[in-house]
This record gives sequence, structure tokens and C-alpha cells, in this order.
Amino acid sequence: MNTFDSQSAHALLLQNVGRFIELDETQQNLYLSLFKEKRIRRKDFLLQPGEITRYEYFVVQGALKVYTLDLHGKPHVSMFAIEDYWTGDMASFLTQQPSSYFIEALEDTEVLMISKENWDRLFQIIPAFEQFYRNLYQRSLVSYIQRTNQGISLSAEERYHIFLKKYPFLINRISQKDLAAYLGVTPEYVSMLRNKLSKK
Amino acid sequence: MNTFDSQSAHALLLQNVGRFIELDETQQNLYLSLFKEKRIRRKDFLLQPGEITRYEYFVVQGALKVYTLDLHGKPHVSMFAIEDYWTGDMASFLTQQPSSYFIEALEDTEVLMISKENWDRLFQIIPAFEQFYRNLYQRSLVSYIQRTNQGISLSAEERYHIFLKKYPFLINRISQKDLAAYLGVTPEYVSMLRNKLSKK
DNA sequence: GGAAAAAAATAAACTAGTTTAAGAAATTAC
DNA sequence: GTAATTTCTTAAACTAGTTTATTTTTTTCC
Repeated sequence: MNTFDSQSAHALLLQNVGRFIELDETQQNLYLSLFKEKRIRRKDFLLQPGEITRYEYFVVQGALKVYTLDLHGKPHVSMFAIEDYWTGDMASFLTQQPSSYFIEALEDTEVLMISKENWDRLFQIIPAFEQFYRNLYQRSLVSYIQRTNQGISLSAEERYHIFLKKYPFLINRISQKDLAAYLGVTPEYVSMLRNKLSKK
Repeated sequence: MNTFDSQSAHALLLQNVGRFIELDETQQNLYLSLFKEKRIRRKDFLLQPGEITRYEYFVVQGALKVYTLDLHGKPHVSMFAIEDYWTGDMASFLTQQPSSYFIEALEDTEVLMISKENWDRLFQIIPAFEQFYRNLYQRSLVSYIQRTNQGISLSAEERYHIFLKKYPFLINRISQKDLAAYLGVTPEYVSMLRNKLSKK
């Protein structure tokens, strides 16, 4: 695992925010100063059930999976996050109630993390960030709603095809087991689907 | 259908907001002035797919169901709203993109509705409302996430029992068909579940 | 670089929930 | 108040996805 490259991490974060709002150099430096850096190794956790999450995470390098265990102990993956993605447990972050999610590194991973207090500080100094933040939030809410609707209205096979189309860059980085836990089926069934698809 | 009783509608709305923030009389009157009244008859719609929703709705009297049709044309109910409930299509309201939901009255229904512009006006004049609004929002997000997790991890039978326990007051007001569309199963299956339960 | 562990494939028996269809009960509408 | 429509029940055949178990392939780790 390499050392954390602050410079390129910061460049990625600024590029991310730059897609929504324009900042001068002073503002950029303020923004960057509000984040902490963190590195975690493959199979380690950023968050575990029962913990109250204080941060939102921006992935600089690596890959994370966010998942919960159901009553039967089976994992359900709610999202994968790679470079340039924001992640976290919105419900626990917002309500400051214990999380029911694991956030686990699939590879050695580097994140930049920011607390609620630092967001609030930022909003006071640079109000334009409220717009950025609301946008971030709304987009994740909307994609959450869409994913839920897919889970409701599509078969596992249809969801598998949509995943392949929408996230082709993820397939090489996640296991079939984790993909199954994301699609909501057994790994055996994914195996069968993949096999069926390759025969066409 | 009775005439809209503005006075008790307003009383209910003030009682609702009063559970979160304290307002003096001037503030109460400002708040009330930002709502429009609307009555719709059973089987009529507050919103239909393709429309961009401009309002959020507070139910004063009656009952609504919020649902969408899947690719096979089957309805999936995402929520029921009765007196003292807020409802709407958050995704369309936020993004100003066409909705994919129906909001249909199950009974003759009276609502108070407020636009995004009026919320913004309110935030400027009485900042305490930002807190109330964020709270409203966060609560609905959290319950949305919980419901999704239930759909993922519980059997239809378990979801049926949870529904009975959590919303006993709704059972007499909705059809078995709509309950089935909420639980994500066929009406026939709900019929079987009910029968099975009553034999215990 | 090879042993141990984890992941993936295959296949057969199984189950939760669907589909179809037909009759009984309850609501609605004039 | 009764005819028409909708809702609910029951039951049997069916299907998408699960479970279990065994084998093969890939990855991990010292």
C-alpha cells in the first residue's frame, strides 16, 4: 500500500466540487482544510453496525462496499463506491442514531472525510456550498429511489443486465458474491445468469 | 362531500408544525398564508406520471395512496397518507423532472399544499423553519430507507405482520388489493396470509 | 512457488409467491 | 332497492429464485 498522495487526493476532490460550483483559490484551500485523510486496508471497515457515523466519505483511491445483514444473516449490498464517489450512511449521519451498515474496503482504500460540523462551518463561510451539498444529497436520494423501484419492478436477470450496462467499470473490481448481494440473489443464481448470457 | 373547513384544517396544520417548533401568532399566520387548499374526490388524482409536481401536500381529511406502475403494468404502492401526514413525490419535487407516480384519493380528500417557492420564502423570513423542513425530510428519508430494507430482508408474511402492527388504523381504510400492492405481493396471496393468520 | 483458503460452477431437490380461473361477498351507482 | 361492478376467497398448476452438496478454478498468503 502506497503512502497517501495528498496532492492528487486534493486535486480529485477539487475536480469533483468544480463540476458544480466555481471556487477561487482561498475558497479551495478552506474546503480542503476541512477534510481529514484516512487509509484503510482491504477487509477493514470504515463503519460497522451500532456505531454512529460522524463523517461522509469521498473515495480518492480504492473501492468500498456498503452493506447490511438481514435477519437471516445474509448480506445486502446497498452500494459500491470507487474513486470520485461520495459514500457513507446518510440515515445515521443525519439522525446521529446507530448505523446498521458495514462500510468495508474491497481494496486498500484512501478516503477524505468530512464531519457535519465542518459542513456547517463551510455553509456559513461560503453559502454556495449549501447548493452543492443539497445537490449531492438530492442526487443520492434520487438514485436510491430509482434503485428501489428497480428492485420492485424488475427480475433479477433484468437487474443484472442493467448493472452490466450502467457500471461496466465495476465488474472487474467486485466479486460475484458481492454482485449477488447487490442484486439481491444468491451467488449461484448469478453464476447461472452469467452462464446463460455467455451462451447467447 | 362536505365543504372544506378552513379553520380546522389550519388548526391541524399548526398542531403538526407545533410539535417541532414554537411560533407566535404572526408567524403562524404567515405559515398558513403560504398554503393553498385543495379538495379531490375519491379516485381522482393529485399527481400522475409525466407531470412535474410543484407542491408538497399535507392531508387534512381523507386518504391518499402513492403508487407507480412497473414494466408489467402492476401497481406498487409506496405509501398511504391520511390526516396529519405529509406526502408528495420528493424526487420530482426536488429535481423538477417528470414524476413516475400516481397520487390518488382513496376517499374524498382535503389537502393543504405548498410550493417550493413558498418554502424558500418562509426560510428567509423565519429561519427556524429550515430546521423543521430538514427534519420532515430526514424523517421521510429514514422511513424510506427502513421500508426498503424491510422489502429486502423480510418475507411477505413478516412484512404483513409488521404492517398490521405499525398501521392498525389503516387496515379499515384501504382495500386488500392496495395492501397487496404495498406489500409487493398479489391480492390472492394476502388473502391466503389473512386466512392463515385467522386460523391460528 | 506451493499449500491453504476463498470463490465460482454445476446440478438436483425444494419453496415462496404467482397465475389462472371460477364462485361468493361486498360496494357502488342509478 | 336492485343490477352492475368490484373485491375477496379458494384451489391447483406453475415459475423464479433458493438450498444444499460436490467439484473445479482462482486468489491469498507466508
